[in-house]
Amino acid sequence: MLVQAKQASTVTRFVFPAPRAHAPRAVVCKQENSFSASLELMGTKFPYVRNEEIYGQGESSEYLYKIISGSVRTYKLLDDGRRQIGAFYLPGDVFGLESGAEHRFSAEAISDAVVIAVKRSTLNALSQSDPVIARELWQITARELDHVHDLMVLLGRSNARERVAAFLMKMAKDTHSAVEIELPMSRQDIADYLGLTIETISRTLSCMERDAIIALPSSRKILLRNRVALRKLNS
Amino acid sequence: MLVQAKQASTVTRFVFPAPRAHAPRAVVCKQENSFSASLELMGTKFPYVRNEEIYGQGESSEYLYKIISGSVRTYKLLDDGRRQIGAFYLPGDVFGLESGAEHRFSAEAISDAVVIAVKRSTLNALSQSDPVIARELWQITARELDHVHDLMVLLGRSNARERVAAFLMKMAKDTHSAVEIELPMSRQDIADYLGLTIETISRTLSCMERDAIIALPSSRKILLRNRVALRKLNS
DNA sequence: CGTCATTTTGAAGACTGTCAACGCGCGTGG
DNA sequence: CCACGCGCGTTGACAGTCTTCAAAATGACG
Repeated sequence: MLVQAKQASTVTRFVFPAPRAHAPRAVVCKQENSFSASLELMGTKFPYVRNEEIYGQGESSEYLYKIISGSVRTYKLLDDGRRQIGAFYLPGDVFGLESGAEHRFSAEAISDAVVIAVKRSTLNALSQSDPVIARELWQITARELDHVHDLMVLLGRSNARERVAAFLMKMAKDTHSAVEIELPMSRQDIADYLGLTIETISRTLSCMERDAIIALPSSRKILLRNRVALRKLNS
Repeated sequence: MLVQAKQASTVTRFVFPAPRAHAPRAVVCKQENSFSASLELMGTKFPYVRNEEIYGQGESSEYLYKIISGSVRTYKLLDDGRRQIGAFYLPGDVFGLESGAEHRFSAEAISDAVVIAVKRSTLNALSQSDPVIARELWQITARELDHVHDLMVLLGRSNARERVAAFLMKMAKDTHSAVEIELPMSRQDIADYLGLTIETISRTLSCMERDAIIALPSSRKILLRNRVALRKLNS
């Protein structure tokens, strides 16, 4: 089924996306509080190329990650190749915080990305003495839970149109853009996130364009033209 | 296929390891640690009748709950009546811990139930000074996250048979029963949990009974007759 | 024993998946 | 410079799974 397009054939592993990495996009990061900021001081920067694995399902979870640039997907693979993406992470987001000793999801760079990795042992030690740190760690997990709860309703009780609409609204919010969304991920990623197929994603987007709800100037760029209609698809 | 057929022919109907069925198995409750135990001392017991609301979507989340007896469902309602159940909670389980100030789910008693309610303000205060409490609160949230992650894969990437199989395996584990499962919830609850309809639930169960994977002595009681086949439906 | 809720079963239909073909953009190399 | 291949996305036709609508069976309870 899902052919895993592991084009890790891009042999340029570990190449720094140097020139464009910190482009002055003046992006307002979502979770910018003192804790999130201090993570950057505690950790080490690591660059990843497109589709490179950051950690794998089953590996011990030693680090907490914060994205500096690029984007990341976490996912779970079923043994027959089916894939469910748990979340997309954008610059400023924190990921990799799981309860157990092992990762229950894998994480990959969607595009070339730079992340800061902080040792969990360090954080655990800090949280022992500092309730603020402990609370922050908890809050990150709790926000994650909120997100998955929303996705759950989507996957369990929504049709294709509603799922895509919800995805677009969320992306607009996450990228702080009013009308123009730049998608870092492929149609396959969106499909595996929304529990659909690429064909359904493509068809639904085309249909929304015909209905003048969105515009598709290119496959990775989407313009929201009728937010009211989009919101009406959410509940 | 082969396995199912073979087992079917060797099965003696309804024979199960009688001597140890309800033997004093020293039932170990799931979350029975000192923290969970101390919750009972901090809180107050409340009884709820079947289908009574414990809290509602949007209400401020003032309490953390632990189930003494009975069972509870949490769910989200869409405005057109569609319902997604987030989780079922059994005796010993803790629920109601959400990150924000407001509940994003509603909670109801499935059957008559007794729960202990602990003020969140109390817990928050305690966790400020006691890192162990803080960690426990975090762990409860993290376990919740793990569960929802599993459900997410189910809802996004599994067919009806796989969903029902996963549900049965989970219920068997949660109720600490090897072969006989007593369901506290209705078909409608199961359907709204698995993102299906009652008809599909019923049909799938009937089909599994025909395949000698389970037996249905009554609608609320299910016997697991072929765990291998069930497990094969999980991935 | 009758009533009501719940569950099961059946038949038809809708939505999404599957399979296949085509288009598009882009880098490579003749 | 342009043909070609490749990855990705789009579109179409058809099939399959699950839902919907309807009705019969089962079971709990007065």
